[in-house]
Amino acid sequence: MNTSLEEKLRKKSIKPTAMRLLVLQCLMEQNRALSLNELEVLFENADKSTIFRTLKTFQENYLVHRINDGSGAIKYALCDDDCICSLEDNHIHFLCTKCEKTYCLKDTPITTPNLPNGFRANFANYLIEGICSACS
Amino acid sequence: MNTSLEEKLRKKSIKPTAMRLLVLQCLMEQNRALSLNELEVLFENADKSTIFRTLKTFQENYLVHRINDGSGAIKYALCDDDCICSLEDNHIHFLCTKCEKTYCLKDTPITTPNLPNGFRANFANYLIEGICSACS
DNA sequence: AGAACTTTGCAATGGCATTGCACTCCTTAA
DNA sequence: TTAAGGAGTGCAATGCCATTGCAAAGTTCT
Repeated sequence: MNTSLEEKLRKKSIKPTAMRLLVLQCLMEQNRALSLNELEVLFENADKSTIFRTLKTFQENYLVHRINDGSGAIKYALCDDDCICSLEDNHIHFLCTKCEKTYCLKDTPITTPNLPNGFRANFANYLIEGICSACS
Repeated sequence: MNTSLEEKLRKKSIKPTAMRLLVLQCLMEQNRALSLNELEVLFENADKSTIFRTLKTFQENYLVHRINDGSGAIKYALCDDDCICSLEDNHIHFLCTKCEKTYCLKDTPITTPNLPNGFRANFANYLIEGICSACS
């Protein structure tokens, strides 16, 4: 049906199934990071493990990245088109402590600091907690 | 016995008990962030919940801060003396993906970026994963 | 249509944080 | 000195979330 969604999956070598298209569409519409539980609620008739495996597939193919925002549940957000989830692709995430929503701040790049001698960085997760624009 | 440890607790209004002194001593010696499980192993004869509550007490009195390093287990590290765990006290944490140890990089301050309009920061957690100096 | 593979649903399982309850220990007031 | 009350501890659950084994359903290919 929605050719652009299918195309997005195919570009990442993911076979488009009904479930996958729905999850992808949902992630695009929400434009923020969603937890497995949030998706489970949105798709009441789908099983948790199916959604979990869908997200796992997405992640393995660099379609989404996992975000640990300390809320207890891992959240998932869409990657940029050419993302390979390397250090350069890492960006700041913002967790609103009021509405519990997590946003990717892709326009706010992470400045990687100088590390002490002998320390090498492979991955960065910069989380900021506070109040989002909708809640303030 | 160890007056300086007791003093450290009293300064933070924590009544020094045997368990608390042991946990504090351990955190000072290790000089890194420890998980509940790691402490449990070190103090085999102490109960998990006791250590948990010890750490909770420490945290409530700004003696330790909790670190979510994405390893699945929360880790605990000593605060600086005058820490009140505010945004200014936040610092970078480094998780070595080889030895799984987490370090506070207190000498590497977090530069808080400009946030989009309407976003206000209260807390920052900047985690870097990579290889530590001991493992590289 | 049938074989092989993929995806999905259901029902565990496991790890970790957290808590209720009872027991012990310590302090305090009579 | 002793009784009472509070704080600290240990044990045994509980709950939440991620993850997985297995079988059923769907898909693809011949």
